[in-house]
Amino acid sequence: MTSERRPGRPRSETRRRAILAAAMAELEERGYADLTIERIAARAGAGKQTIYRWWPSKADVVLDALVDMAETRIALPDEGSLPDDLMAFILATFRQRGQRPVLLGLLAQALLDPVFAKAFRDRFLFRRRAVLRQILDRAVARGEIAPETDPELLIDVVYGVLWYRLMLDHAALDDDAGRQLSSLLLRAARPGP
Amino acid sequence: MTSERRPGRPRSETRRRAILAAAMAELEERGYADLTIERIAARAGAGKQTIYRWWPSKADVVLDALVDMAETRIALPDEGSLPDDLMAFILATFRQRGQRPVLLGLLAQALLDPVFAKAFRDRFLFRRRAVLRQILDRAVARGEIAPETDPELLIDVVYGVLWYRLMLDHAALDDDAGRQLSSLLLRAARPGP
Amino acid sequence: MTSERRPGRPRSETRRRAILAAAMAELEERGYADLTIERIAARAGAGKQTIYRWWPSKADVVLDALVDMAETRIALPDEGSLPDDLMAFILATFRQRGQRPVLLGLLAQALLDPVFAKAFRDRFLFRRRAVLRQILDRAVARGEIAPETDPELLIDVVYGVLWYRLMLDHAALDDDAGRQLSSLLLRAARPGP
Amino acid sequence: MTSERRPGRPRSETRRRAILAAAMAELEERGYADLTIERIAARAGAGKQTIYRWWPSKADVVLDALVDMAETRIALPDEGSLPDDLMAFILATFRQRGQRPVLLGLLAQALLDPVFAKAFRDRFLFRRRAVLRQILDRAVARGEIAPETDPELLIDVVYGVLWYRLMLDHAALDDDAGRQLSSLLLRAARPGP
DNA sequence: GGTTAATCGAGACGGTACGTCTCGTCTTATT
DNA sequence: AATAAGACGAGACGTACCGTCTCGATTAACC
Repeated sequence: MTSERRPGRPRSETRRRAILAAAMAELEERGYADLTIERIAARAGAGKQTIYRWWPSKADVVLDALVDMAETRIALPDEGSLPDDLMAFILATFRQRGQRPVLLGLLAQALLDPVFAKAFRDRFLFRRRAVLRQILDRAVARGEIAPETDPELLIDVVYGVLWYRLMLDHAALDDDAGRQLSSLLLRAARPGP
Repeated sequence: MTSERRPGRPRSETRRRAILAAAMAELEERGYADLTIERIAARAGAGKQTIYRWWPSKADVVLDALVDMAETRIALPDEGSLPDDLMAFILATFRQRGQRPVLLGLLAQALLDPVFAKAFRDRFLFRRRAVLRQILDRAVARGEIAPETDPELLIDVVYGVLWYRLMLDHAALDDDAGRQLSSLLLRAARPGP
Repeated sequence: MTSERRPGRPRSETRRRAILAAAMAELEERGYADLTIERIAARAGAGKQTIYRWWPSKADVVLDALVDMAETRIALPDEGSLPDDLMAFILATFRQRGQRPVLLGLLAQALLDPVFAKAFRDRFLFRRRAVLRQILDRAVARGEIAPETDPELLIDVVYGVLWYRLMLDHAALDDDAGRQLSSLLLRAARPGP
Repeated sequence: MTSERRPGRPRSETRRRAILAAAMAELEERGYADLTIERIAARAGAGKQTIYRWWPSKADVVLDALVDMAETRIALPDEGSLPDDLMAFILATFRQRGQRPVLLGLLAQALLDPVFAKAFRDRFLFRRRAVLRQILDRAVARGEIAPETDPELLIDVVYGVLWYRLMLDHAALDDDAGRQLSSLLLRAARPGP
């Protein structure tokens, strides 16, 4: 029921991984703005066509690489209280080595290209939101947050502040920021008097 | 004391305006992602060198054009209460015709180019923050917000949510959104019991 | 002694013909310059490897197709006199529908690729020369041409003028041309006074 | 009356010559079949666009280089008699160092591309014919050739045999060939008895 | 009738050149 | 000097084919 073999030589998983690895290496060495399909292909020992066959743009290559990594790394923190969970989540999201420039590069690409924007939303941003939603649900269960509060708005607040600081770079994104943000959320969503 | 005249033919203000106008026209017709110096110059009937002489990148041209427009249009709303002020501000910021794609394009550019990022922050984002700060100060004065609240965090929340929704495009940015956001701010920052 | 059977699945004559036919069809539709192995294979419903297994280059495919056709069609004319034979020969050679572009394409290929050039000479050009040689031999027998004349030079003259006009396209290749050319040959090779 | 200055930076004659020289060098080293615009540009230290701006195809570059050379080298021989003139002409045409592969390459290109074919005819082949026509005219004046003979057919014979042997490479193109060819012409065109 | 071995369709793959696009710099004459 | 015009070096783009490769499926002859 699974097989679904297509005729012809099958896609090489080895090549796929080589290309994603090359993309990540280029990204670390030269940054997103200087990333080119040509160099990724050269570094991976691949033909350009092999990249174009499977990915519509270089952003999609990077997104694939990122998702491959993130899939395994994102964990739902469970520290027992909303402030602790939030902080753990924020740090887990943005403290990974070298992620900041990659995330900003992908965001830039999403802003310029609506087609990629959809992929970025569906495959990355929305999955992150799902994790945060679970954290908030648990906070509701614990009574830390009033049940009538709209969790989507709270998620927007958390991610809004995160991305805004990430791109503006005018304020820190550290433990203290996590504490302040979660404290604000608690005050805004605390069960009424 | 005043003149500061240099020798040679002075810069033509006519050309400057023609170039900014051409940039805006291109922007509206083809979008930020397809904007090129070459086309702006052709449309303005200008030489490319004339653009490169005065602006370091195409993003700076667009920023100049945007600031020229925004300078005159952004007004500090004074509706008498924080919710009303916030809504007026949000609408004034993002409801201008065709602004959304331009803003997103500039943001993308800022994410990719740190040099432009600084100009974008200083000449655009921070000025907008200043307006919002005044709104919040008035709310403090009216007793709508507790004086011990950090206004910078609140500003981050408002702008964070605004930009996040702007780029994610998953939720509306309308009157209702303004109402919900200001209500959340009021709850988070209301004077304690 | 005859069979020479190898083990394994034998070559499919059906496929061979399908490929030659596809090549001819492509040739007629798009011309030699736009001919590609890829399209021939697609049109024939064949894998590229099947072509590469049996022919070293696309020119060899075309040559095969041409020889298949020409083998049956070229006939030794016997009109009774050199002028009439020559005209018949010229027309039989170059008047076949759609042959001109194919011949010119193969010639171009031969000029660019020495390996194919040899095949083209041996399998096509020299065979045509042989036909012409017979015509001239008969003219010698009839006394139209002096026996001491070198027939090879005359052949070069006939084919030289033919190909030259074929490629230069500056003068007609019709009955009249045949008449003039044979008249020139007769004058050059007539038995001395 | 001559000036006709266009606005903007004028075309650089230096670059033009560098590109033609690079093309000739590539041609000698690797042959026409392996000639690429990319390598010509690299060797000339030029951008590809600079080549595409002025020449529609690589064949036109080579033709330009050839005409530049030939313009100065082709001389009307005047040896006093048709056989001597013809031989001098033939040798002058085809004995130039390394010309054979270049000529065959251009011919191949002309066979594949009708647009280039016209340029090749007008700028190269027809000019050569003009030289030969002068030689024949002088032979008529001297009484070596009957005045009623069509010189165009004779030209076709000479060039036909030359090109045919050039491409077939089955017979020599040397002094002896020149002698035989001119002797044939004389017999064919001699004043009648 | 199963085994063996080459052929076949399909299409992925590493390469390479194509012709185009835009960048940022330069070289003219003109203002 | 500033300007319009546009040539220039540079280099990435996305496409087209090349010739090779790897699959599963097929087609005979041989045992």
